[in-house]
Amino acid sequence: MSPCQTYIDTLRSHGYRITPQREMIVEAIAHQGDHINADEVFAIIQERTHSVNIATVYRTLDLLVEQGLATRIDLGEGRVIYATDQHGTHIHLVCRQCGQVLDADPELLSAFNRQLQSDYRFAADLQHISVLGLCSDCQTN
Amino acid sequence: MSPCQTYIDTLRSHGYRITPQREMIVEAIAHQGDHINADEVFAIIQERTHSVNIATVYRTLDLLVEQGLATRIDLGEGRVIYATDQHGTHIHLVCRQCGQVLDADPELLSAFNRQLQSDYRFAADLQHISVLGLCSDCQTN
DNA sequence: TGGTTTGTTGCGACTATTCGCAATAGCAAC
DNA sequence: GTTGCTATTGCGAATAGTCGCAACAAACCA
Repeated sequence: MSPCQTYIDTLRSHGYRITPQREMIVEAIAHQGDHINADEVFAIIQERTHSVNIATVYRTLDLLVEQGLATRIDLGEGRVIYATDQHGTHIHLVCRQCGQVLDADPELLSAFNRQLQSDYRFAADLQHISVLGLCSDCQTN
Repeated sequence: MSPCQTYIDTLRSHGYRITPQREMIVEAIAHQGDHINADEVFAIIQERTHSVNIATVYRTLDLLVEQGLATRIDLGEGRVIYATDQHGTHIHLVCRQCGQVLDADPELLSAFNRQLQSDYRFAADLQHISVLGLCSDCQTN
């Protein structure tokens, strides 16, 4: 079964209605192997039809995140991207200079995560974490 | 010397012109011990005069950050706050449910920071970090 | 297949923030 | 104190994203 179909079925089984708009949005985000932002999803769909509103794209992406089928990653500086749950968890290192996004091993934060829970009783959602800084290229320049 | 005056002098010595608008914005952010957002700065100034534009507030806050006199903290979900450099560094734990912001010891991330530099050659700017999750109250509810 | 319910959509309005541009006003030199 | 240069401002327009609401259409039932 294609991943799209799994998402659609999950939505349906949770009582959500399956509309052509939702199908196209799910398809766009699932076929995109990597991260994607709302505008890119909208652009992909526009190639096929103009009958989907940008507000619907935002609403559907929110729904997918809410249902745990996708992740919203806030890169800071107003940049927000989405990825399906197929896309493994990792830390996003965002270069403040060139905008490049590096992926780092999420294991690096497991000790930090445990301490937040024990010292502050805070359950950190580290799927959503992104770290601003300078990449190696921009450090040398 | 008051902290405001230090900021003003630093700006002047870097060749920036000192306008009444800038003085009022610096005063607002410096007298506010804690974090503050652009709207709150604007509101404080509006109590005194209506002759400062919100665009100027944003521009001046950006300038202060650029000059290293203040920090912009992106809490995610569109929430951005500012603090002067007097406000010590710490990690911001943002509750996804109730919106509360807890401050955590920045030391918790020093090992992580070293590893980012050695493994990925990435110079993380941990002054800007904020972590989304659930506070203890919202976990029990 | 047709009717009913109500979740979803598109639209237009609204938010916060940014941007271009002409007018204004710091500040240095005289 | 005047003058001139140009950084800074206010304004209005543009941007991305959100929201309320009336119209529409999935999904279920007969």
